[in-house]
Amino acid sequence: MAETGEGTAVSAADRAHAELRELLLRFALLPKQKLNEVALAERLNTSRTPLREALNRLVAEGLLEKGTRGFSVPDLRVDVVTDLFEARLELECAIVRLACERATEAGLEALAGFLDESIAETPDASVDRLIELDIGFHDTLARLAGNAVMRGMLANLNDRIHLVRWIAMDGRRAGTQSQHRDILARVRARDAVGAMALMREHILHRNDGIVAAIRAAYGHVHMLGAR
Amino acid sequence: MAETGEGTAVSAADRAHAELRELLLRFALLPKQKLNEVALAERLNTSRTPLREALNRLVAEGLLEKGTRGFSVPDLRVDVVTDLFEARLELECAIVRLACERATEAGLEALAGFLDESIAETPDASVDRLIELDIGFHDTLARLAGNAVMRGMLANLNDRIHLVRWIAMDGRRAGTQSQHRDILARVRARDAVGAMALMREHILHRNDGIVAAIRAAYGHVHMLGAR
DNA sequence: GTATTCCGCTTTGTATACAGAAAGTGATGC
DNA sequence: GCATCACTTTCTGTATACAAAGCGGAATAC
Repeated sequence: MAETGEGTAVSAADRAHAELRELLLRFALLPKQKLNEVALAERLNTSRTPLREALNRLVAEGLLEKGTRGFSVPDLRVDVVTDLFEARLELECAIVRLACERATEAGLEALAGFLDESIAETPDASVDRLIELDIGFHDTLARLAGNAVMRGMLANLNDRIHLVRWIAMDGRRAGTQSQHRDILARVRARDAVGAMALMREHILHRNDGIVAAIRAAYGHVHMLGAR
Repeated sequence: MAETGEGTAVSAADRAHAELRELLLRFALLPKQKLNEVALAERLNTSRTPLREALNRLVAEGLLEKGTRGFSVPDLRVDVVTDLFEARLELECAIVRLACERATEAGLEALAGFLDESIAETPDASVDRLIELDIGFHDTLARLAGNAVMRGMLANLNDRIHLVRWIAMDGRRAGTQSQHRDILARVRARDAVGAMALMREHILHRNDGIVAAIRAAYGHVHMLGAR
């Protein structure tokens, strides 16, 4: 068991899990790629046992798949991605509605501050940073909605759509933060119906051209693969 | 790798996962119980390695928790259970709305048949069977809604609330199937608003007295523990 | 009698070994 | 040149070994 600086022990399996997740979110592991445990264990500087424990967790989280033998990165299938985005839409609408009911004024004030910073940062931000800011806004809304389970479900969906979202965000820098601002205004007004409509528009706007985004994602990962 | 009769290999880890899940759903593993891997491996007739792989999956699925050392069954905490039921409510409402849009006539016809059988069976059914029928109805709706991701999310929530649901169902045999009938009628009429309102009523009806159900669940598991 | 310490045993996280399955490679036949 | 086969190597699922951490009981001190 490795020790962190704060005296909290982090197991090798936990570390492998976190590092694998990073590899997935950075597209260092590509769709349909079959994972080689020996190489991966070496890469992550651990033995196969904690690595396999981490791989099993990621399978349960939907980030990896398990065949009869071995683990692999899921293919980018249109039907699955479509389902993921739709699930996200439904969950986000529920979350924003609950946030209208439950968010504290202090919480909304802090979110407005975050939004100001996001807007200031957007013109020069990398795509990774844009996504971070996007997720930050939505995750804060989820926290303000006061349902930890739903917040966790949203986080999982975010991981699973990360690549497609990255591509879509790259192609479309404009508008996200102003849409966030509009949504926040509705939440502050405790206008659930309005907030949900804007959230739906915001996410459907993103959903447009999922097939195109997936095709672009394939182009992107093939480019990565050629690296 | 064990062979099933149909030539599909089932790994020891897969088997352990399924058996552990069964133990959890049957309350053979109790809230807050610390798991002993050696005893459990012996009980499941496997070695610790595939057992730990299964345990890790169950942690990722929210059915178990992992401390700095070892695995345990989550405590029945009111806030978590409340969140789980609320998440289920939101998800089920989204599902029933999508089912209104997407369900085929044949699919709805089959569900009506299932409902007839469920109603016929209810007076003499065990609680386990009642829950199976309840879950069967909702899962079929989820299938008819045509979003596999959301169906999977619902299945996971169902696992996580199983014990509390069991208690609540035991205390309240009446009304479920007639409520299912009403919901199905709204879906057949493609009345999303009506269907969602009934679904909300159906689940909130269940949610009433979650604290009481959790207390009763504790009584139940203490009785089990004394076995 | 109670609190503390020590020691032996057990448990857990991880590394390594092993066996079977799968993949790769080279030789042979057509 | 291509297909097939046999052999070798590699990979994967699992069992086992090992070291560290934790627990429980006995001994000791007050």
